[in-house]
Amino acid sequence: MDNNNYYNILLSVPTEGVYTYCYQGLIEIGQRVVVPFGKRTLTGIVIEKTTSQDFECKEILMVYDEKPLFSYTYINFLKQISSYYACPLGLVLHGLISEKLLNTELFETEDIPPCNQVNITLTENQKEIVESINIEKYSCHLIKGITGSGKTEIYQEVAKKVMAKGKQVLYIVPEISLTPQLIKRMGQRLGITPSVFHYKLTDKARKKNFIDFATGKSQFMLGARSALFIPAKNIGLIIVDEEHESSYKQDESPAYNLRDMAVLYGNLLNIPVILGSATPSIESLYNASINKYILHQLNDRPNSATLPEINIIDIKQHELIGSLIAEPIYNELCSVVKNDQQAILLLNRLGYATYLYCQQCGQVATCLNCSVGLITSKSKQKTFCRYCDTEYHKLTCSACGSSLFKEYGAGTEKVEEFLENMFPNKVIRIDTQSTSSFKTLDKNLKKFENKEANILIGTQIIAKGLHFPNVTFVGVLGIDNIIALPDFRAMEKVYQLLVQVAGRAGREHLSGKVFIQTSNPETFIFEMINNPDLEFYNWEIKRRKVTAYPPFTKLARLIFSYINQEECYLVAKIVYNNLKNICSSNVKIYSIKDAFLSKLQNKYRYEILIKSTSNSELNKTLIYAQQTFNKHKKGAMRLKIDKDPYFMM
DNA sequence: AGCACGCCGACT
DNA sequence: GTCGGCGTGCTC
Repeated sequence: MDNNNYYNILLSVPTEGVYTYCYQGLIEIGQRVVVPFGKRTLTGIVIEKTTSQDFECKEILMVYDEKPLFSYTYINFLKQISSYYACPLGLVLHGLISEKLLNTELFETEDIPPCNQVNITLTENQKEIVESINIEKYSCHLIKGITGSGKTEIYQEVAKKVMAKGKQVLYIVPEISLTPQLIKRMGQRLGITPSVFHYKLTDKARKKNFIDFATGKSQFMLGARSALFIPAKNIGLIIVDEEHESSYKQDESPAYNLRDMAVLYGNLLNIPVILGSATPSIESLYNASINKYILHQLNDRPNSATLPEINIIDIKQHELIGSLIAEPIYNELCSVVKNDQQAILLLNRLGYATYLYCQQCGQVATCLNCSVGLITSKSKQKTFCRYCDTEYHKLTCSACGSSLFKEYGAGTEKVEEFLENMFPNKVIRIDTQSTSSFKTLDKNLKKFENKEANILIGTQIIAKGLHFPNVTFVGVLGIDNIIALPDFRAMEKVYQLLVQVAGRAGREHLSGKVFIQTSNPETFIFEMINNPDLEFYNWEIKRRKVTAYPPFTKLARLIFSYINQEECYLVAKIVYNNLKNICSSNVKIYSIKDAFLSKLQNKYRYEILIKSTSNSELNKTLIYAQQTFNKHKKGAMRLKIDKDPYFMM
């Protein structure tokens, strides 16, 4: 007679992830256990009790915790992520909590030091919003307000109310804005030291903060998107700042959108969720319009500074100083430096030269591993691929064998060099090249904040949730690149970028100016910029409806990749034909095309776009695609399913 | 993800 | 001859 109990254990491995083990004693759902897995010993989560199997089960080695660490709600949350993103449950857990973090022992941690509290007073508008948020049950609030309009104070006030009830608060921001200054400010307003969570923490600190939030020792967690998946003890509020941010979309499976997962989790836990942004996403504004979210508007800046006017500069009408910067922008920079004020220049191009071509035959130099042009870095003395980072020391033309190349195009580094010549020691550059570590980013930000430089040049990284209180002028150089993107969200992205950037100018009693240089000044989007608020939304939502794009339809993308181009296409074709045969009438399968980067790190890539008005029909299609793929795939061939893709390229 | 197995190239 | 390269397959 078999007196074993059988349990399904979820492991943090990139497979289906659920395996059956046996144990003599009883274990509760949500408890962690240690099990043998092949030659390894792993920590897993008990997710179901089951019965004896028709194969020999291995035995659970030990029960890790006295009490369940993961709640039923949490396990349900994982299952819903798995089914929504058509991603195996093991791969879901693997993408959210690594084995290393999952096996964290819940040891006694040091006490969290208190923090001196700074009191804040709310405006009437803010008070009304705070009071309208019922902290006892689920509702999703979208707070729309420009930078400096007082969203943060609302978050803090609601957070205090929730913490006063003994519950925990999770505040999520984009990785880049998680600066020491933000952590400090937040602590002072709340009177407690926040726990933090982001990928740059050391393993030790990450484990400590995980334990503190999981055991309830920490009441307030300030984290990047991964913080949502810490199994908090008693969470009562989730805040997602900058909800429109593209960096909330995870690239690898599960390719989740943090904002959507926060709303889902809040719903499952029956607790309030607050989303905030100066430029909410079209999806969120739409959700507010159909009463899924509750919209709150903060219209004023509390201090007297006015919003800057945005000026469109037609580069055909002006001299380009240094072949880079339109004269009106250059003149503004001169006056900023002369008056010792501060300016930001935005250019979404990395490096020095942004493309190279052969002097003999005109062929553009491309990466041998990726279908993309090479760029150069002058400071690092290299020519390289921005996708695979391969360096090219002796570059020869693939067409004619010549080794003479001409450099074209301007990245942030070239603009920096030019400005540094014009205004010595007045310029700082911030981009992913200059900012390999958190420390250098912080150092450069501090330098600018301390007014050690007048001009900050950077990529979009500087437009994302960073705080520059003294800036009076913003110049945008590379907007034409974004407008030209083959992406149904291009206009939304341009609009958000411009409004965000305008919000960087003219804060704290100084009024500011924003100049945008473009060769397409008649583009419709520019007419929207100076009449903010709902006009753009109304225009864009109409367009989405007519063209049947989200939020009126659901999209998913299949990306096939493999080292052999023909075999990759062949399998994609098989999947495509199968989908065509089985899909229901409200699922549209677009034909196979080269992915935006048709070759990446020596792997050829094909994609199939799928569109549907029905989420469940779309998901059925995705599951079927995965099954068909598994049946026909060769070797290391990969299929990535990207539900609700953010970058359409 | 790991870890083993297995099938080819180049080394004492 | 065998050491080790990584392509392939499996883990209850």
